[in-house]
Amino acid sequence: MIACPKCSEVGAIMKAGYVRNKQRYVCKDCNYFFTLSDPDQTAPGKKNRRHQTTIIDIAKSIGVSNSTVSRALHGHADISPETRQAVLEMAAQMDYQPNQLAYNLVKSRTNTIGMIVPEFTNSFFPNVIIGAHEILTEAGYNLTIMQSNESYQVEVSNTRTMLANRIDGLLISLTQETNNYDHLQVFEKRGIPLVLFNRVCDHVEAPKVVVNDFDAAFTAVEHLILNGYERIAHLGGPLNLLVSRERLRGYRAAMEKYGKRVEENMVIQGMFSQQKARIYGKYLLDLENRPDAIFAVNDSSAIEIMLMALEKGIRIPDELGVVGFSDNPESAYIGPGLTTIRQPTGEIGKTTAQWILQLIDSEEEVNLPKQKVLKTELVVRGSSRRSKG
Amino acid sequence: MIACPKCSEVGAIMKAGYVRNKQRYVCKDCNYFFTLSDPDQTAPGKKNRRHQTTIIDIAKSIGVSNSTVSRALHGHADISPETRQAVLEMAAQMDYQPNQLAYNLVKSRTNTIGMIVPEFTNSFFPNVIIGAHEILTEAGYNLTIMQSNESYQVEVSNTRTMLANRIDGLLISLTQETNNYDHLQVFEKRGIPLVLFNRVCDHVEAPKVVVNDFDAAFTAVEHLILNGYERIAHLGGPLNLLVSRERLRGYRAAMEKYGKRVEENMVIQGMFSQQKARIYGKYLLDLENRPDAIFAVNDSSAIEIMLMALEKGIRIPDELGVVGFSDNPESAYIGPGLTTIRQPTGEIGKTTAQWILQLIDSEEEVNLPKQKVLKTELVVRGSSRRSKG
DNA sequence: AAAAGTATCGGGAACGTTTGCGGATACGTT
DNA sequence: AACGTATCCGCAAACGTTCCCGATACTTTT
Repeated sequence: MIACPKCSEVGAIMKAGYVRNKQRYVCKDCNYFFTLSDPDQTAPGKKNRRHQTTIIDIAKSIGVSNSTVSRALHGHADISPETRQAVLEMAAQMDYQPNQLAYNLVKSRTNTIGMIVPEFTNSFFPNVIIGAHEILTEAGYNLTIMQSNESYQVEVSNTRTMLANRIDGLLISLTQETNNYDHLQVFEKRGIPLVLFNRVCDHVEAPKVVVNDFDAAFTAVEHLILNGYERIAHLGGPLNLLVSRERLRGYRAAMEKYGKRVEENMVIQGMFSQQKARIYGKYLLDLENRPDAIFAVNDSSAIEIMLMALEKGIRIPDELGVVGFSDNPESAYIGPGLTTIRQPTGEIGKTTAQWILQLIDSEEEVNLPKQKVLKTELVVRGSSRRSKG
Repeated sequence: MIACPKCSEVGAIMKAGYVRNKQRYVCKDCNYFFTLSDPDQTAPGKKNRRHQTTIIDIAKSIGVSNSTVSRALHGHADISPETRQAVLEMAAQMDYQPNQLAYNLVKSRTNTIGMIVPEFTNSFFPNVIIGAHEILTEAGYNLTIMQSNESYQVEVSNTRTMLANRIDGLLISLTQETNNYDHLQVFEKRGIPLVLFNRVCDHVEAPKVVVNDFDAAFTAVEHLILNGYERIAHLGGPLNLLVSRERLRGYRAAMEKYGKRVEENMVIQGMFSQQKARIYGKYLLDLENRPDAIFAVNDSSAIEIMLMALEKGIRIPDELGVVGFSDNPESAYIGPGLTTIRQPTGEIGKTTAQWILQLIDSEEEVNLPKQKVLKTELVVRGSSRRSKG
């Protein structure tokens, strides 16, 4: 027979439906509803899960309160040297590791900066990461890196995750697909600092770290012109990205300055991908009146074109001049070396990181969103150095 | 006059010192000590800090309990369609973002995998990251990446941070300095899954993902021998790393098989750094009886040596054969292409990630620590293809 | 109509910290 | 005695979730 847990009555117990597939009873005497707990649940396994020592464990061990332990561990005042010593010793002995999750929850901060980059394959972003990483670790921050893989969808999903994980700030370089910026506006609304770098956009009120793309492109094209190239093609990036537009502007400005006609069928704006580079490269080289030089938006595209030209027996730099952008490691080694624009990758990372730290420290101060422009450098190698004439 | 907050007595109140610069009183009647709370503290500024909408806010807005909201948001049963709908709508309207920190705390899991790599500069680790990233995101996990910068101290610090942040599993490739493994044992003790890759070690009971370094080295050296090289030097990595030892073994085995004498002054074990490579390279090339081929532990060292040789006017591959390891991007493009060992970097990442997911799912099952060995491939290029004779 | 079953919801503990505020004691000074 | 000061420590409320137990109202069966 079943006894009522409340009035201990035995006779007046009746079934009263099910709850979560367990029989439910009611005692008609005291009108108390109840279910029977599984006896196999009361097995000796007290705490099945591996227990991590907590502040409370330490407190119990040496007979103080957990506030005291917390304060002792953090070197607060109001704790006697003896108590502090005892706490520290016990913590070491019990192999205490603080639970950052609990800390984060109560402090509403994570000491973590998020970083979203579109890709890892080129050397550019890894180098930016190294720079940012150095500054952030120095300041006691962690860096969580995600890659959007050049996909807008993934980028949005990444920002959501970052948001849910309550990062203290976000560093982001946009994908080539990104046209909508709602997912970034959220950070403004939430008051979470945000810094864009390299692949930036307008329409979002946040600091931006970029390089002087216009000048760089201008210099590159000017360099080609001064080396006697006339009909210079441009293989650019997607136009929704500011970098692409700036580089295009630089290209046009240089052409105009030196009175070169821009042949619009030799200006192509494409996606950043090896496959696309190959397609556009083939198109350019197969033109019946093909260009005598190409300024490409990045080194991998430039190299792709160089290889195709060499295959076709087109001599570089004599018959075709090539300039890339970014100075990838392989660019120095390919024969003839690829002339390119070196970007201060480490500096970009450092600057971005420093800026977000400032924003975090400046406690809601209304920092006018500004833009930092870092300087690039033209690295002249064989691919564009034509013996004059 | 001041009244006792406890007995409301007015006459028996006396001053009783200060606490935190505030006047303290005692009621002689009930012996109750107290201070007066500042009236200016009750200012209208309710919540100064920016408030993120929580589950509780939603609950209040539509008049249900937070348990209901939680269940509705997670698509649990026991919630009527109408309520669920109302909750979802209100959540969207209030722009609710779940607080992952609170979730993590209560669930004791973070859905985050940590990854510690020694460096970013070579293309190897970025590619491994790409592979691991793909698997992990697919499985709904985040990836937090840290770099130890080839420093043991930083590596230890990184593991501590990972531990404090309660990652669900760790993927790690050791630094070249790492000789002590206590910081990894902690993960075993805590029951946190751990997988080592590439730079692995013995002395730690965890799965390891490596490549067939011995075979690869053997094949590389054999290839040199078959191309007519006789006196082959080896520029290896630090011997505390298993990779270095395996590659050295492979080198020796190949030399022995073909009856070539290993000249011990031409076997150098150094650190992974460009500077060291330059020093050792100079040493090797300046030997009065210099080697006619070099098998290097990685491509950057190999390339460094190639450049030095070219400067000295040593012809490659005729006077000096060179084989590297890893197939960096630049290796395909340098002078005569660099013969090297291609590692399945993406596969390494994927395998490592898959394994840690298995460990997490397998709930404390005693998986015997095993080792997975992935296959490499010899990529023959110009630096070792000598016209026989 | 009583008994049994179903569907839907709420209360509240737990997760491990931090921290504001008050309590207790000890000792010195009027 | 009465009061002042300093030092050290504890209580308990957050932080935002999840989830175990129920509780309530209604429908269906006996």
